Amino acid sequence: MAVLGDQETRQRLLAAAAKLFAERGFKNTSVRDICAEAGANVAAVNYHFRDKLGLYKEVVGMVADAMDQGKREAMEVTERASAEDQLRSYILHFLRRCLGEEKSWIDDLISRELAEPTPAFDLIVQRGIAPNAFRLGKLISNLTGLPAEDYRVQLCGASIQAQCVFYRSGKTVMKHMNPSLEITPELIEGIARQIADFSLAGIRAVAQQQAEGKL
Amino acid sequence: MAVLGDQETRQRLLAAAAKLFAERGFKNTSVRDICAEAGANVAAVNYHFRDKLGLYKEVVGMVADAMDQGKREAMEVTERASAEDQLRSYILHFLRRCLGEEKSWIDDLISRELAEPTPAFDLIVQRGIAPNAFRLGKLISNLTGLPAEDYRVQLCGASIQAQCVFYRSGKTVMKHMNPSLEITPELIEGIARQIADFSLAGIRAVAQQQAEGKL
DNA sequence: TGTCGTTCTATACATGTGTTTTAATCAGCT
DNA sequence: AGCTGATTAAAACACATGTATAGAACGACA
Repeated sequence: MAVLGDQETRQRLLAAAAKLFAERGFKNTSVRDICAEAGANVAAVNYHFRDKLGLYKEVVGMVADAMDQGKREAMEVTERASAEDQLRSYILHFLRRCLGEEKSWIDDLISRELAEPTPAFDLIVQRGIAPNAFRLGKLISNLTGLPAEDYRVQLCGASIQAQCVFYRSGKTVMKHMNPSLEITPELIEGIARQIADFSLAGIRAVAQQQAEGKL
Repeated sequence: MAVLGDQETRQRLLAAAAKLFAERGFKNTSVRDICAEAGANVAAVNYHFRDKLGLYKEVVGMVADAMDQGKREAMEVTERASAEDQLRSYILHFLRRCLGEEKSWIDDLISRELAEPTPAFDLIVQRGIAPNAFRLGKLISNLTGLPAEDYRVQLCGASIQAQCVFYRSGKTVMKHMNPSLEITPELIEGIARQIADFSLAGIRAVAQQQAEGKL
C-alpha cells in the first residue's frame, strides 16, 4: 500500500508478537512463527522493526504501559474512597489479573522478563514498576501518616506487591498440585480479602515501630 | 577410564550445567558451552544424559532437593524455639539466600522454571515446593491453633512465601533503580525483621476471623 | 504514462544448535 | 597379550533461526 505508512501489517505484527512472546518467551518464539501468525512475510519484522529485539522492545513498552494504566485505574476508580478501600480495590484488581483468564498474558510477559532480563528490562522498570511503586507508597503513607519515603512504608509496599505477584506463578503451581481446582471469582475475592486483611494488620503493626534504617 | 562408571566427567557436567542453566536459562545455554565449561567433549552430554533435557532434569532435581534441604534446616535449627522464632529464622534464612551473594543461583533457576515451565516443572513442585508448603502450614498452625488444612492457614503461608520470593527479582529491580545501593547483611536483617513483624500481625488478624471457604 | 518511494515477497546466506556416527582410548580380566 | 566393555574424541549431519538482498507490486504524483 502507500505513501506515509498505513502501518497495517505493522500492527498485526505487534499483536502477534505480543501474544507469542507472552506465551513462549523471547528466545522460544521465532520470527517465522510471528510472521505466520500475523500473515506476513519473514522479512517483515526486519523491515518494520529492524531486529527481532526491536520488535520485542516495542512489545515490552506497550505491555509496560498497559500494566501501568491498569493499576492506575484500579486505584483511581476509588479515589474518593478511604485509603483502606483503595488498597482493597488495588489488591482485588491485581489478583483478578493474575488468577483470572483474561489479560494475564501481560503479567506473564513481565514475569519472564524479571526472571530472565533482556535489554528490554529497563522499559519495564521505568514505565511499569517505578510509577506503581510510587503510587503505592503514597497510599500507604496516607494510611499510616508516615512519609512516603520512609523505609517502613517502602517495605510495606513491597510486601503487598509481593503477595499479589505471587499468585501469578502460584496459579500454575496450584493447577499442578490440584488439577480439579476451579478458580472461581468467589475464590479470587476470598483470597483478595484475606490478603487485604493480612496486609492492613501488618501495616498498622509496622507503622507503630521505631524506624531502623533507610533505603 | 573404567568398568562401572567412575562418573567423573558426569559430575563435572552436572556442575557446569547447574551453573550455566541458572545463569542463562535452559534455552540460552548451549550444550557446547556446558561441555566447554566442564572440559568435556560435545558428545558427552548425549552419552551420559541422553538429551540436553535429560541433563537439565537431573540438574533441576538436584536443585529442588538442595532448596528443600536448606529450608528444612532453617526451620529445624530452631526446633526447640517458639513457633514465632522459627518463623523469624525461616524468613531471615530465605532472604539471605535471595539477596545475598552465595547460592542465590539456586533460586534463580527455580524462578526461571516458574516463569517459563519446561518438562522439569514437576520435579520442582513435587520435591521443592510441596514439602515446604506443608512445613510452613504446620508452623502457622502451631502459631494460631487453627488446623493446618484451614483455608486461612494456607493463604498465610502463601503470603509469607510471597514476601520472601519477591526479593529474588526485587534484588534485580533495586539494583537497577538505585545502582549505588549496597546490600549489606544489616539491610537484609532489617528487611527480614519487618517482614516477620508484618506477617505475624497479619497472621493474628486473619486467625481471628471466621473461615469463609476451602482450598 | 512514467517515475518515485513505500511496502511486501521470495529466496538465499551464514551461523548456531542438538544430535549421531565412527573410531580411538583405556582399565580390568583371562 | 588379547579381548571386552565402558568412556572419550573428532567430525559430520540435519535443521532451525535471524538476517540480508534483490526485485515485484502498488498507490501517488507529475
